[in-house]
Amino acid sequence: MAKLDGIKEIKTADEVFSALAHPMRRQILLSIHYRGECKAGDIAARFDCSWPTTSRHLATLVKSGLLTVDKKGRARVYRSNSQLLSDVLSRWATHFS
Amino acid sequence: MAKLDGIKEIKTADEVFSALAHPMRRQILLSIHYRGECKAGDIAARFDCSWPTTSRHLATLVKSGLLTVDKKGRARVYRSNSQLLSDVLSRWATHFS
DNA sequence: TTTATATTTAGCATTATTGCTAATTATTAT
DNA sequence: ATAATAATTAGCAATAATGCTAAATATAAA
Repeated sequence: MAKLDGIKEIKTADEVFSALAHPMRRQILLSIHYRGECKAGDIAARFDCSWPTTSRHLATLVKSGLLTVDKKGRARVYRSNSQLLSDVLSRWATHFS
Repeated sequence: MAKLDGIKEIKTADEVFSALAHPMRRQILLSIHYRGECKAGDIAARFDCSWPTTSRHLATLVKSGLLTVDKKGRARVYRSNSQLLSDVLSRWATHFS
């Protein structure tokens, strides 16, 4: 089981760090974290690019696990998964103690 | 001055997270950190891709600040800059406390 | 049921990243 | 000076990422 955990961990790190590699995604993540929860439109309105582009960044963040989504009526509500980010960052930080 | 620091910080975060986005670069970084210091050839020998490819990953890591290089004869010695990584990771971790 | 709203998906062009082999540079050894 | 070693740079093809507009989906309001 330890081995499978390791593989999963590597996959997670890969998606998390890849998600964090784009400046707009980092901003989106911070924005949602500080605002608590956000509808896609709130985010789209805050950024200087098309809504579909924002939408794809959101999807990337969800796939990485850094965001979660909930359908609420015709809106989609995004929340940040701070736990995952903390876990991944702290694991890497301790490697480099 | 605070504003310029902010811009520099954003640029740093961007290069650091981009550098961390590739699995081989993360492995290289860990490997160099644990081995203390490494010649390019040591790294190239440890990985399953061509030396030029490794060389470019090393250059990316150096550009991000996560590695430093020193010429020593015809070898180049790489060391990890753990401080920078810790700084960037902990700054992000605290945002998501 | 028609219309408006919120959001995503499709499809496409542009740019960036990756990885390779061949060529080049720099240094040491003969 | 020549040859060998360590490593990078150049150049190219393949893949992936980004951003756009137009089209589609799903829900809510009239």
